[in-house]
Order: sequence, then structure tokens, then C-alpha cells
Amino acid sequence: MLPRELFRKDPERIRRMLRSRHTEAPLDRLLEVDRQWRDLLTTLEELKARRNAGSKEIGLLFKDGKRDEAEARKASMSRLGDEIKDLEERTSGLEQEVETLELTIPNLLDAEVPEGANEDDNREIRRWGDPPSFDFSCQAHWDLGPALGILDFEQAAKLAGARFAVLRGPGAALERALISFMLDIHTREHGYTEVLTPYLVNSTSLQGTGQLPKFADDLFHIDGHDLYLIPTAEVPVTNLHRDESLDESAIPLRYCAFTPCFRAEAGSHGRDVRGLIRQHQFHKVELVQLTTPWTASDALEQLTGHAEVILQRLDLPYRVMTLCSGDVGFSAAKTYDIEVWLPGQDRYREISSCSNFSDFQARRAHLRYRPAEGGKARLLHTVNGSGLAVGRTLVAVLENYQQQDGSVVVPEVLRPYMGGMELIEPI
RNA sequence: GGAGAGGUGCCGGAGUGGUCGAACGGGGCGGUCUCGAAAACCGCUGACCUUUCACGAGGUCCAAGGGUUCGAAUCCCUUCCUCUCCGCCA
Repeated sequence: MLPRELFRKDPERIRRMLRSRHTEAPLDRLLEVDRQWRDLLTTLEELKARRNAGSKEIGLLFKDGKRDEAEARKASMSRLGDEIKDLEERTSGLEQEVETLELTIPNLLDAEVPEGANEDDNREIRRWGDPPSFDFSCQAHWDLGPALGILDFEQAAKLAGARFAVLRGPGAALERALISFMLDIHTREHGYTEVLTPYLVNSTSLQGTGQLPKFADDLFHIDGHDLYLIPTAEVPVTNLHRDESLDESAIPLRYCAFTPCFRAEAGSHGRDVRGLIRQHQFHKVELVQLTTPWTASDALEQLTGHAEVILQRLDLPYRVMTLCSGDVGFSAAKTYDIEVWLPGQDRYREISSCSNFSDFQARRAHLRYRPAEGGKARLLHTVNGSGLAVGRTLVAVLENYQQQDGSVVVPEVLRPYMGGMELIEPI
């Protein structure tokens, strides 16, 4: 959510942002409804001021024992009450429309975001590691995994349908090893506090981080309850401090969380239909930082680096992309995507998305801090990113560590987490 | 799921229809005193919205949403949440 004074005083700035994002939003409607709302509100508040004064007088008259005079005043006050009630209904209707509309305006973009229409215009800023060269024809994970007996899509389809997977034996252990490995690095070396949150959240939480009201179709909703399966741990973790004012001395807060994530993938029919890349349910270790306005930008660089460390320790080649204006998500001001090399697909694929949301989520979720030097509470800034998407990391390990005979070498850093296992061979 | 008790400001906790945005205590901030500190004493100390160039003015908020009333933290209804006991369950 953007500050109201911005669209009132500088709507052109928002129009430029929308053009740059190659998107549209009901800004004109918002401006019009906001104008109407404020006009009515002014009138309404005048009436209420009169009622307050009048009621006070009636109270005093009763106190002085002037019953008749008081009763006489009641009649006109009653009419005023009806008038207020009517005007109140219209005013709150307009106010609600303003609130609904402003929730559909995306965040302003950081000045460093390159111009561009879509993902083809994203800019590569660095690369790490060299893609492995195989002297045999390498396989995609959706062939490797089932052949090893550690990955089964058919059984998953029987249980739940398309876009689910069953991991078995060393496959399940590898997933679990990755989760523990990532959490250990982030908590022990990068200073994050691990939290384990609910996997179901209410609509207020989803509005706080920006998934609602605009992206309801991407979510799984629990019938008969105000509860949704989380699409990312970003939602519960960022909302931990919703409606709070933290002490500046506690800032920055760094949280990491392992959760399953659930996505309806409503708009992605036909995309990534094979394999583990795009699932309705997947595991992710998420990094979240709550910072002051001045440190958010550094925090994004730092947090992206924290995610990169995981890939470096696993010796998986990757590159970092700055998303262009047309590809930055609704709530984000700036985003780095980390893309890991997948030999089976002969290309880099997103494995982490790290964003600075400036005060956009904080304004929605009322995340504030009290400055150490005193004064009014200020909005926090939020920064988060995957550290990493676990399923896709498992894919990257399988494909990058495969051998000619179809076995997969276990990366050294994961062996302690897998009872010393060095090689995954067909079951 | 059943029975009961509750949800008030940064915290504790009063307040059952009229100067209540809310007593009192604690905390925090400032001051007096002191070489300094403690203690004591004094003062200040919520958020949001509209309006105004500004000073200021007005409105809203006592879990949330409705209702009664000239007037609601206080009365009524609904929902949510917390706690205790029972049941059930991992």
C-alpha cells in the first residue's frame, strides 16, 4: 500500500510506475472516490460535532433538573441522529471502496530497477561456478529420480493429482538434509532466528503481505473458514509483528523459517508440467528481515548473499538477475532472482527470489518501530527471500551430481545430514 | 464439542448510561535536589482520520461487527480470541 498523500499530491508518479511495470490499476477511480469520500466525511464530522455538543448540553440540563427543557431538545437531536446515520452509511461505503482500491495499486519501484517489459529484459549481474561438463548424455531429474526409485509422480497423482510428488528413501532423506543444512547455516552463521509458524493463516495476514485481495486465485482456501494455506513463509513470518511498534534497539529482526508452501498455480497450465519445478506443495526455507528505512537496501544485498552461500556450499553453479520493471512483483520495490544451473534442462532456473518491499507491506500490516531518539513511530521496511526453495535445490543436486550410471553423488556438506551416505544408487 | 470466566492505553488494573480518551499503580521521558547517583517530589507521556500554508479545529478508536439511546467502555445481539474444568485427540 502506498501513502495516501502520494496519490493525492503526485498521481503522475504512480502513473509512471504503472507504465514502467507494464500494468494497469484503477488509479483514476481511486482519485475520484477518495475526493467524494473526503467531501462527505467533512460534512459528516460537522454533524457529529453538533451532536456531541448537543448531547452534552442535554446531560447538563438533566443534571440541573431542567427535565422539560432537556426533553424538548431530544426531538431535534433525534432528527440529527437519523441524518448522521444516513450520511454515515454513504461515507463508510465510499471509504471501503477507497480502501479496496488502494490495495490494488502496486509498490513504487526502486530507482535501480532496470526498465523492461518482461523476464527477457532481466539483467544478469553476476555468475558463480561453472556448469559441469558431462562426457555422457545427462538426464533430467524427472527421469533420474524415478529410475533411482526415490521420486514417484504416479503415486502422487493417485493421492492428490497433478503437480504433486512422492519422495522415497534417500530422496526423502535428501530433502530433509537440505532443509536442516539450510537452517543450520542461516541460524548459526548468518544470525537468523528460526521460527516455526502456522501453515494456515487468515485473510488479514495475506492482505498484510500483499497476496490479498488481488491474488486470491493463486491460493488454496479452506472451505468454511477464514483460513488459507500459506503460499510462502513470508506471510506468517512478516505478520508476526503485525500491529506492533517495536523498539529500534530490536531492529533489524532476522527470521528464517522452514515451511511447506502451497500454490494453486491457477494461471500456469501447461508450464513446467514435468518434474518438481512447479508443484502445488513444496518446501522452502525463507529469510525475512525487518529493518529501518535506511538499511533495507543493504539488507537486500546481504540477504541475497546469504541465499547464495547455500548454493556455494553445495557447489551448485548459479547466476543472479535483477528483475526489470515489468517483472518485479506487485509488492516489491526491487528483486534479485537467483537462478541455479540445471544440466537436465540446459538452462538456469529460479531457485530464490529476494526482494526489498520498502514500507509497502509495513503500511498494510502496521509494522512500526519507535526511533531510539524518540518521536513518532515509523514504518519498518521488509526484505525477504528464499534461502532456498528446497524442491528445486533437490532437483539441482540430482542433475548436477549425476553420474553416467544414473547414480547421484551426495554433496559433501550434506553427508553428515544423511548418515554419511556418499552415493545415491538405484533402490 | 459441553460448562464457566474474561478481552480496557507500553504493562498491571479501575470503571455498569452523561465533561471518560478513560481513575490508580508501574514503566518511559523531562525537571527539582545532588559532586554524581539513588530516594523523594513536580510535570509530561496512545493511535488513526479529515481539515488548515500554518497556529489550530473537528472526528474516530475501551477485541471485531451490528443494535437500543439525545448520548454507550458501560445495556442488547452476533462473531473472534484467551483462560479454567470436562470430553475428544497427536
